[in-house]
Amino acid sequence: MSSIQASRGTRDILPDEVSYWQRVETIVREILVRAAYQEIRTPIFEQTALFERGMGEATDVVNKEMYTFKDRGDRSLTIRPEGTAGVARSYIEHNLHAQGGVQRLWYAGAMFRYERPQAGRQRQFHQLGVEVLGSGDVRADAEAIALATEILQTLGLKDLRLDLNSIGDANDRQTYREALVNYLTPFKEELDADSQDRLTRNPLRILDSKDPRTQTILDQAPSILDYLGSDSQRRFDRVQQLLSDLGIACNINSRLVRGLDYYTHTVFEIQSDDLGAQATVCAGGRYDGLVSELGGPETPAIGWAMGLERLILLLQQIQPVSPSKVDFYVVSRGEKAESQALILAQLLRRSGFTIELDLSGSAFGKQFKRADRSGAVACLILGDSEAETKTVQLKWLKSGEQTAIEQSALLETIADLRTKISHLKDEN
RNA sequence: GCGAGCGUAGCCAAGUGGUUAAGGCAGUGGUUUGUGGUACCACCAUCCGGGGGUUCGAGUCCCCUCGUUCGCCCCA
Repeated sequence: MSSIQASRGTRDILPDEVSYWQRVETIVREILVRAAYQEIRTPIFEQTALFERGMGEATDVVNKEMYTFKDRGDRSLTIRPEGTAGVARSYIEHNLHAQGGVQRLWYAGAMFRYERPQAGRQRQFHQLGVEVLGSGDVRADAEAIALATEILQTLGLKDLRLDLNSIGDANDRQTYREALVNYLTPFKEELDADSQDRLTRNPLRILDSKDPRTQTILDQAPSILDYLGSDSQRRFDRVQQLLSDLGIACNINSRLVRGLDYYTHTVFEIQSDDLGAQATVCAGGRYDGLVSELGGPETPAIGWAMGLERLILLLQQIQPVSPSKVDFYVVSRGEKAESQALILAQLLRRSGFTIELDLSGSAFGKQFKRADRSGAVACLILGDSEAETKTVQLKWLKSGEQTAIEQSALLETIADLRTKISHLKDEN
């Protein structure tokens, strides 16, 4: 094949699939608006330093997955690999903190990571995220998590697991880190190769190793939850209590750690068993240190991101596509009739009907075939004789029943039939 | 970045060295040039992701490459 194809790890979302995306977008917008979240749109590319500082220079995303390039002014830019850093940057740059109170923001858009494509993982993918900036209240944690579960539940997704953990503050993590390293060092030779390497580099990440032998060793390892300071512990207890009050079931997973450096205290992940290896649909947590790290004021914050491709993968497993239906399919033949049909179509569209005008110019028989396939409820037919008498034939496709209507009276006659149309539409 | 599998028309798919590349769905045309959904008929891959090689002969074997799938790493 010599023609150009979509780049590796990117793909087209064709009309059949777009209806899923639209459904998600509609539901998301409704739920977030009701919770007083405001949409924010930040640039697709940012200065490379933003992501390096925000996500942590030691993370894999920063080290090997970013699309980084120099522009003509020799600036190092990076196409965003995630959304939080850009939102935090914007929050600082526009002094949104000076507006007082809590900023509840959401975004949705394409993110880019140079990774090996796999089911549920692409180089260009889409995330929906929320960021609550300026509140350290545990209710912010609970509210954010509740919104995520609300969205997933409203979309009809079942069998999702919410894992919750606290990774404490920096001090808690430091003491825990030492304890973990002390415990693991004697077992060093028995750990998988990656974990051995992480023992010095990033020991906390050993906790979510998938290697069974490493997991066995970890069974007896100290738990981060035993190393939380009293403040951290109180926070964690409160979050659990609030979630329980909201009727949200969660599973405490003391081995849950997140990949990006900015997380503190609450971390969580929502997973599905129906996605293969890339099981995480939504993940997030508190990041009280990020805004100050990026040069802003001390700002407590919590947020999460959802992978929309993964979400839609799940949606497709439970629901068939609902093709958008046409109210009237307009069939016409003959120069005069065809131009009248065009005018009538526009007239009807203005009063809110969905109209598909047949443009093929082929025989009536062919046009009716297409009318069927369009899923239209009824046909409007204009031929030479209709053009002469300024009438139009209205034919209900299911019953075959057909009547003639004056073109001038079409709008009011059809308006009366609105309920019949919506009824027939629902039937299919 | 590492390991393994796969790649035949818009979609699904047979084919396992012998040459005209099954079949189904979809599509197009017709039976029916002013009336569809059913039925019947016809058409619809000079070509098997791309390139190179082995062979008298390759979709079928080998190599490279691209893409994809599953897993690792990582992550949403």
